[in-house]
Amino acid sequence: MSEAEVDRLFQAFSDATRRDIVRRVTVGEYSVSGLAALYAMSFAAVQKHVAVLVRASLVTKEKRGREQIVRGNHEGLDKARRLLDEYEAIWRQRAERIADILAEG
Amino acid sequence: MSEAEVDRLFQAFSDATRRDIVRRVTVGEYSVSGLAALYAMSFAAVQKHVAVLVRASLVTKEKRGREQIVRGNHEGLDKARRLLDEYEAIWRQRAERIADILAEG
DNA sequence: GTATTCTACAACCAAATGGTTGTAGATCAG
DNA sequence: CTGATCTACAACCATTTGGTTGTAGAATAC
Repeated sequence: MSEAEVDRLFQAFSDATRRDIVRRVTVGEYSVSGLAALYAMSFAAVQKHVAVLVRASLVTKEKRGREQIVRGNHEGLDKARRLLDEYEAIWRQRAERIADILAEG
Repeated sequence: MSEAEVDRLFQAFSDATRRDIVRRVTVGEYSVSGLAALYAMSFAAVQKHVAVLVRASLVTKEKRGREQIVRGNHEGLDKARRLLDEYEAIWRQRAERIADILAEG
């Protein structure tokens, strides 16, 4: 996973609206306009948030009739999960090591 | 943990230089100029990156003589760890549920 | 057919980002 | 005291971000 990919991932998560979109589309199916109806902002603004999530490989868009269905991207979400798990593990180790050092003194 | 805090956390992690700074200062001690020497950018630029990490509660700065020592902020890092762990858990659940749904069909 | 709905995309705007240089204050070394 | 070092901060710049409105094309409804 390249540094640029990681950049895009964290950047995509750095907005509450986008985090909410990810939560919703990993459970159910939403069209872009279906999502747009949920937030106090324009359709175009939501469209842009979805585009950011697509670029970060967290969601996919699939055309169905005149609608565009947004779904969680399993592969991307799993990559994200593994990345966060890795970070979590590294920091847990470090926290333990620091605790040990403090215990020595 | 407020949405704004989560925003700042992910935003802080969305830059490779900042992720590297966090890695380093959770292990050892670095002055701001010590960090600045590591990257192909100006001292002021690194100063700004450190400021972003301070705002996100991931590192602290402590004055020692004429230097400013940057260290990992245990509390902030632990909050981040727990947050990522939570996300990781949610997504693992969802991945399992999706797998079940696919298995049914 | 016409009207409506859903989407895409451009243009625009204000604010934030990520970088720069330059100036000035503190601290330390000699 | 003088000079070097470390830091802070302001000013500036280009680009990105997060939002807006408006226009136009495709698909559906009637």
